[in-house]
Amino acid sequence: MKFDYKDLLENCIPGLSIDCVVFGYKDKKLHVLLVRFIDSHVWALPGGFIPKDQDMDAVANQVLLQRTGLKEVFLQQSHVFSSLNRHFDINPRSRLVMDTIKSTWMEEQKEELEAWFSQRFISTSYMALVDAEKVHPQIDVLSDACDWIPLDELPELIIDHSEMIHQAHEQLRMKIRLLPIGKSLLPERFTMSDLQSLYEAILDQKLDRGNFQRKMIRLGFLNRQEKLMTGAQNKAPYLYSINDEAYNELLEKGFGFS
Amino acid sequence: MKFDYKDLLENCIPGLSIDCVVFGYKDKKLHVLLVRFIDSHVWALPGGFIPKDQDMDAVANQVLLQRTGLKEVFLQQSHVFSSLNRHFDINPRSRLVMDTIKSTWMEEQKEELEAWFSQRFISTSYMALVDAEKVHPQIDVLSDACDWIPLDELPELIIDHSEMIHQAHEQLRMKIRLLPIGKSLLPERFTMSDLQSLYEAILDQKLDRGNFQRKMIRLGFLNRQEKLMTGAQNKAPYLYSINDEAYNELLEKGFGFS
DNA sequence: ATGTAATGAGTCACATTGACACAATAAATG
DNA sequence: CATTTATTGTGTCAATGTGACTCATTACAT
Repeated sequence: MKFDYKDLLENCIPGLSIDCVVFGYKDKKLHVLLVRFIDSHVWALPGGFIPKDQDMDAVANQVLLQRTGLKEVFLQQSHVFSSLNRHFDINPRSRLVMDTIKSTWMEEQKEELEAWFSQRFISTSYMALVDAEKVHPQIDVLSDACDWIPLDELPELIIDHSEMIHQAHEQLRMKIRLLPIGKSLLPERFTMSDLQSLYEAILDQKLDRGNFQRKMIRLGFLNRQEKLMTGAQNKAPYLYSINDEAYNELLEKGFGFS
Repeated sequence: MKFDYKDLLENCIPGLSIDCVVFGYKDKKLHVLLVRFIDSHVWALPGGFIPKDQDMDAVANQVLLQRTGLKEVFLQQSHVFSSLNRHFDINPRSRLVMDTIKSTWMEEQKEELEAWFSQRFISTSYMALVDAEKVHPQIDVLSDACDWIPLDELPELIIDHSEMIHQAHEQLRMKIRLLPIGKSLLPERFTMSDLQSLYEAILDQKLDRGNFQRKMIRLGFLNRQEKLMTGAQNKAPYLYSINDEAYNELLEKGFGFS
């Protein structure tokens, strides 16, 4: 199928893009939202180009909205990737993707688009934390899949996208030691072991159950709710929700987690 | 005076720049390296444009080398600023700077340069930490001053450069709580109260002398050297230097400072 | 009624922290 | 040379936080 790339050619800044590392928490594991290009079946981070009349945060928010349907989530800039080999001609995998994209070009825009896509792309990665349950991943015209992939089962990705993911994960790991980042990754109400599993998934280390509980309770940003009856043959855990006021206060002053 | 902007027009990416927030430590205060434009006398961060054949880290390193003479210092990406009003026509101050720049244009490049400079610039800020004693600030053709300015005496800066500084300072404050960042800001040998004053300058809070000393010693990255005889009427303090091996180990695993 | 599995809470030794106190010492003073 | 002054190195102590445990509780299965 052919598309009209008029908007891209006229209104977007050439050589610049953003990519979103969207973290979600599912099945006791950290996941990343990835898209798969049609035909080539190569996986990549969801991304976008920068219209001349938008700032990059707005673009990132829009990409996130398109792919997840979510607004107003934790989303922040992570890192700019500008290495000289950031272009589609770098290896067979990205050339495959390029072929896919080329197949959608109309004859009369071919030359311009060729110029547009052949240069190095400087891309800013964004890190987002979302509640995986609330997301219904959306494909688009260039992708035939958009799915949550566990961090430890990442496929080969295009260009430096796996580096982007690792960098964002590292950043998340640093941040969670000073701030209770967890909020945006969890549903409204969750159990203490949900919270602990999340921390373990992010930090990639086991934590002591009792001590974790004590520490989180003492930080004072949790409201204890009713118990959760799962039907399992064990004591029912309490559900907790986040006391936004206390949570935001902690966000401001930090606390130190180790 | 007129300059040939051929290199800029042909080899640099339009609409992209970097700016360096160079922190130095002097007279018990954190300082930032600023440049002052000729004629307009408006202050700004030292910055540069991105040649098509260089990545941004290389450019930042080069700007730092030009302005300070230093290589291989602590230098890392801080944040991308892409707001829609990042152009020279935003206020009287930046228009003044633009006039200065325009006065150096040759007639035959005027049109092209006009296009180049009239668009929004997306700029990535870099944070550098250097030993202020080792730096001999360098002016260039567009600047008639390049000086260390204390963080609490910043002049009005161009566009959003003061926001860049505050953002980098905040980032530094977070980092120093997990990592012994101090190294690159201090000379080879320093006293404990030098180190403490540096931390106090960065964190903007008083720390207890005895506890600070104990904590730093226990972290184990300091080598105690001979005493420093200042000639002052007090007990001579020991000099310390950094044990690079232990220091780098700490950098990798972090430690938590509060 | 009894067993099972996971949870909430408690204990205890130990390390770290914050707020002090106090002795040591390089130079100035008389 | 004894004394004073300013600053430094080290020590103490109570309060708090941490890691590694134990133990009673409880929702459900048998």
